[in-house]
Amino acid sequence: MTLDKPVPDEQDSQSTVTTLADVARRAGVGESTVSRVLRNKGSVSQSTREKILKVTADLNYVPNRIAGTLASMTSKLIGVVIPSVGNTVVPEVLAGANQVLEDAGFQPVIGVSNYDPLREEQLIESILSWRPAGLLVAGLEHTERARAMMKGCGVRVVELLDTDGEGIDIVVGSSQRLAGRKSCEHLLARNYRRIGYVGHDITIDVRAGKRFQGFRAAMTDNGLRIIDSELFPGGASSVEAGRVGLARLLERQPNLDAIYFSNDDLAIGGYFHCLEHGISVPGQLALFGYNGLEIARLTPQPLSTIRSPRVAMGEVGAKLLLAGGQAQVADLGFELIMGVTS
Amino acid sequence: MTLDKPVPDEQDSQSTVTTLADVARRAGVGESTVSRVLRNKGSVSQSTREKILKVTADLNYVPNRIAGTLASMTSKLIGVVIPSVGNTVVPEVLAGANQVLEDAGFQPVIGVSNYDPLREEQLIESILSWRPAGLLVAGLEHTERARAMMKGCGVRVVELLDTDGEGIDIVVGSSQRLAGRKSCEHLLARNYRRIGYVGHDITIDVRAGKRFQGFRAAMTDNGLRIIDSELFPGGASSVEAGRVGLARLLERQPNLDAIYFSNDDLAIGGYFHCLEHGISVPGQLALFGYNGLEIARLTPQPLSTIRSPRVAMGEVGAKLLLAGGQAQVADLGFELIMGVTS
DNA sequence: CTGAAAGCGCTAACAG
DNA sequence: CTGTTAGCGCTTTCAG
Repeated sequence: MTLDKPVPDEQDSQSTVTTLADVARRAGVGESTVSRVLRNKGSVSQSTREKILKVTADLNYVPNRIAGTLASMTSKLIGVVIPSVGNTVVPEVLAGANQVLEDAGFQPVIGVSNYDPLREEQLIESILSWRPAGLLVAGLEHTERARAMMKGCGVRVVELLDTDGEGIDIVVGSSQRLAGRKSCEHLLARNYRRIGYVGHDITIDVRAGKRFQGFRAAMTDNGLRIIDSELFPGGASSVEAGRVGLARLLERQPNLDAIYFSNDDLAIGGYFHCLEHGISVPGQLALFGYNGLEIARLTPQPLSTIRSPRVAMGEVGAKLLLAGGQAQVADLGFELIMGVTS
Repeated sequence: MTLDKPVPDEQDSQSTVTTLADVARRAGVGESTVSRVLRNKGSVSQSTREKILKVTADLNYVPNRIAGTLASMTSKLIGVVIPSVGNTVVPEVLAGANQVLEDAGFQPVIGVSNYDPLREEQLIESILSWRPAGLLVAGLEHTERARAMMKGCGVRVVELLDTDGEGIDIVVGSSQRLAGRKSCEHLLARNYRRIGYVGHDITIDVRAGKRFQGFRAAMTDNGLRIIDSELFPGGASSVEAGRVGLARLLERQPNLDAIYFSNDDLAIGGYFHCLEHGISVPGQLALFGYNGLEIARLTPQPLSTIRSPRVAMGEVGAKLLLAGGQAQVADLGFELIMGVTS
């Protein structure tokens, strides 16, 4: 429990941490009684309970849950594997999940994969070794071994954010492809035809890739196709990618009438480009994003976008995880937000 | 280790998870030998090593670190207590810390306090019960009991983000008060005199409060004072708070020539208000924020703000935590970014 | 180089 | 209502 490196001695020379046995001895009772009191399980006389509580406080005793977990074979740890933390959407999902987990006395152990499937696989193994009561992971795409481990680990697994694909156990999210399709249909219904795409690296952000797929499929269904697109390397979405990406795209294709962005960060970057260069939105150029970020509805012209219930995804995911019901897919849908940019 | 609720039986009827003993038996060796191989400690003949590795893979064995931790008395868990995840700055600090921790084989156990000191106290106790190898917490303000627990827990504690105050062990951050002061001096040097403040709830976001203190102190030193201020309830900063807050403030005080915002989110909201209402920036009204967010330098007019090295804070904090050196304060400073909004 | 045995701190029957 | 006794699955001496 201590660091490998030496820790400067605390003032109280007693180097060993107090244990349940210490409390029991000091209170003149058996260990199991202390355990009962501390976990509010089984019945204990009021007097001994108080005595024990007093000693616990006096000794500043903090139970060792590592030992408790091992002995009881039930963990209060939940593994969480996410692709990134910088991203705005992940923290929101996390916040939703965390709220539910904490209320139920669970603590998340998190791992960040940086959108790297192999890293994710290692993280899953590593986290599984803590024998968590459940696992929350982002997305449906994992290495073969990662899937095998999650299937065989004996605890519930929730895959979040996306519903397009084969799930392992519980899936909570919304269809990315459908979101892309609806975005396209919205633009087409408004008579935009010369449409371009500005995105970040789609081979890395699989969900953005699926949205783009859905978007293109809808184009094809209408006998159209994306005029041109500009992809920005790097898994992290960014305002700058949208801004620079749009500039580059317009240089090649000055006659576009609408742009589909891989998400709101990019779209806002594109919007800033338009503001700065006097491109009138949506008259000259329409813009459409994805996520429904707060900031996207507060720009001088609210952005047209699609909002997914991110916090709810986290909450529902965590609830289903703890509920222990059937394997299932919970499609939480999304909402098309009619801004004024398209 | 399993969920309290029943888990649907896995296909492989074997309900008990494989243990080190299983591996040992199957490989025809002693448990300690398996342990040695799996941890690369002590010497084992090449042949038995390979045999053991094979069995481990065949059985899909995942070591139980709960047991390992208990037996070895050394943990690979690091406790992390943060006030929020929605906030842009916390995830960046977290990312920096996480990188260092993962590289060293540590896993973060996180708790989110929602800016509530009592919640923080509970979380610290709860996390300490996992006997982490160290603790990373945000800020220097904690309840008395929380401080006592952190002092007496026997592991290194790092307090992040802020250096204005009494630390427990290691402190990594930058002076919030100085940041506020420098912001003020910058505005004064540019001859702004009729200055207003738009912020969120400062009693909750202590660091924003300290910046405001520093700002006001600099005003006072120059024989000036804030003309008026607009405070928005709620601990979470938001673009909307800045936008609405500025609108309200200007209604009361139409003659202000500069606004100091509690952070960039608010400042961007204020900037959007100006854009929409044709208020020329900085001619009519100058704006100044805090954080140095990416988006703040990509708006049509880059925002004047102060950037703190958030990722570096996380990295340095984690490194110092693992290094096991002296208690110390690492002031990582900040950088004033001259945008064009003031 | 390898195995046996003794715990780590706590929980969970089982007796009283 | 309360104490005693076995472990949980692993690491760690300590002998061989």
